[in-house]
Amino acid sequence: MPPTAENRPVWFTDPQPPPATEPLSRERVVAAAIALADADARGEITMRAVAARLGSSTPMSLYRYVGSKDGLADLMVDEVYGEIAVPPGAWRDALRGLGLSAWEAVQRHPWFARLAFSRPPLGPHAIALYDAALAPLDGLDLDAATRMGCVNAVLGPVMGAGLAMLEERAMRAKSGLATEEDLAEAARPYIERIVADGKHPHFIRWVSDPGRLLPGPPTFEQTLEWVLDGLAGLVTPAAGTPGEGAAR
Amino acid sequence: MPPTAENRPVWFTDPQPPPATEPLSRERVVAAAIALADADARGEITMRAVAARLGSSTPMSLYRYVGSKDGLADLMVDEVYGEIAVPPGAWRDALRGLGLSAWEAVQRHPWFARLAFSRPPLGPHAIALYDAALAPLDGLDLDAATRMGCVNAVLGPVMGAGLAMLEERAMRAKSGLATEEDLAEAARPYIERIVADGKHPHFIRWVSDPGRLLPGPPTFEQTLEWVLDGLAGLVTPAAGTPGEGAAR
DNA sequence: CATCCATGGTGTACGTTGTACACGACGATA
DNA sequence: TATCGTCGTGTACAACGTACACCATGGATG
Repeated sequence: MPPTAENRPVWFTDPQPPPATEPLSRERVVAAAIALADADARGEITMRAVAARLGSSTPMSLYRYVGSKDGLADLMVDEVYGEIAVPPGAWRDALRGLGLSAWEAVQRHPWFARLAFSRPPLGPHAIALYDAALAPLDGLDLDAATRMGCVNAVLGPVMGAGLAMLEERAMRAKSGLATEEDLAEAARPYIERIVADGKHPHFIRWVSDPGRLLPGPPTFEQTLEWVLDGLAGLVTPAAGTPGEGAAR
Repeated sequence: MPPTAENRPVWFTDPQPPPATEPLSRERVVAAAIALADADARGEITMRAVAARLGSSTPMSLYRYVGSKDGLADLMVDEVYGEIAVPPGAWRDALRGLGLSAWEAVQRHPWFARLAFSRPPLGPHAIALYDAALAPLDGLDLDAATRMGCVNAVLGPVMGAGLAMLEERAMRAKSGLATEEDLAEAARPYIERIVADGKHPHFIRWVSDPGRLLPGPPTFEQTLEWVLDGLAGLVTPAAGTPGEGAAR
């Protein structure tokens, strides 16, 4: 006689929380969301997936700690801002270190490039980072807009390179193609039609070159150096006229 | 006696298509989607909204012309690629023109910066544009990866600036804040807490400056010029040693 | 000791999204 | 006149974010 709802003893009806999971917390929710976003090729998460990873049966558990999915994204972004550091030193070394540190963080968390560009950097770690990045510019006789412009000129290429990385990862995952050869094979029908078409000879010359997929130059580090060169012209406007701005 | 389903004459039961809309087409679908994305602060669209704009009562009408929402995005992106032009001339003038033309297109269609970074540029307009951008680099003794790197080095800042523009538009729309003063007012609670905290003096010095919201420098045009300066070092490696790569 | 209430996790449910599928209207063709 | 390809519609479903009511528990309070 199998146990029914009536005769079943409490050991069956009261199965007590299976693995006695440790309690939820804002930190655990954010950490789980970051881990999932890191693992996902497109860097996207789902409240249900985050809840499942934490052993919760319903996404509603999370809302006691984060308010909304957007709020969770704010917290994730600020967490990564906390992984970025500005080394001490003169402005050029400091900003180069900022760029390289941010680039490393973006390589660990490609989704950061997408999310950080979609919200104001007002979290505690973000503000601390901007404070550290503005510090070496403070004695240079630059107005406020220019100081912040210097920082953003360094972070801009970082985010751009991160978005490109995210795109490549997503495309690779969607098509299930691991090697460069597989990827080139998948794009072949498109390419061949263009080659057969005969127009666009310069594009054809590019796709026909087997070395076209090599990383660079210009690498990210080189672009960053160019930006720093340009900023040097702002910081010490010796060559041009002092008040010279951009065209527009 | 009001007309019922049985006795009602055909003038009631057969109300014929109200305004006799012109037939759908792939061009009309793409144009409607672009118009909606231009109007939306976040640059996002909905298949239902596109269908409604075309006078259709169901989103399924569109799927006879576009395959999927992602496919529609591909078409939208390629349409904007068609608005970008490369002027004739030497490589530096050509690439500067490319950057400025792309920047104008991104200002018209901020969503382009987000979508173009999320897919390979394989549409006909995109390929024609890349062909035109590669053309002035073809006689310069650069390998294929470097030639494409030059083009992307120009387009990168364009997309970065576009994403920043998109973010500002979205934030402004979400908070319903029109003027700079309103915006500053909304951010005040955050800011004041930080100021009261006392840490982050350089950040405080920045937020306390009324001129911090002025556009620049560095403006987009100035950043573009820096990139072109950097590219000039690649194209004619007279100053440094020829084989010099990036730091890393 | 009985009661209350704050805290934290659950279950159900709703509106919105993309889109699969079957159907109906209609002009061209056989 | 019968058939068929083209075009648009209506219904339906799964997945998403999240509002709301509910229950379990454990310490504070009478």
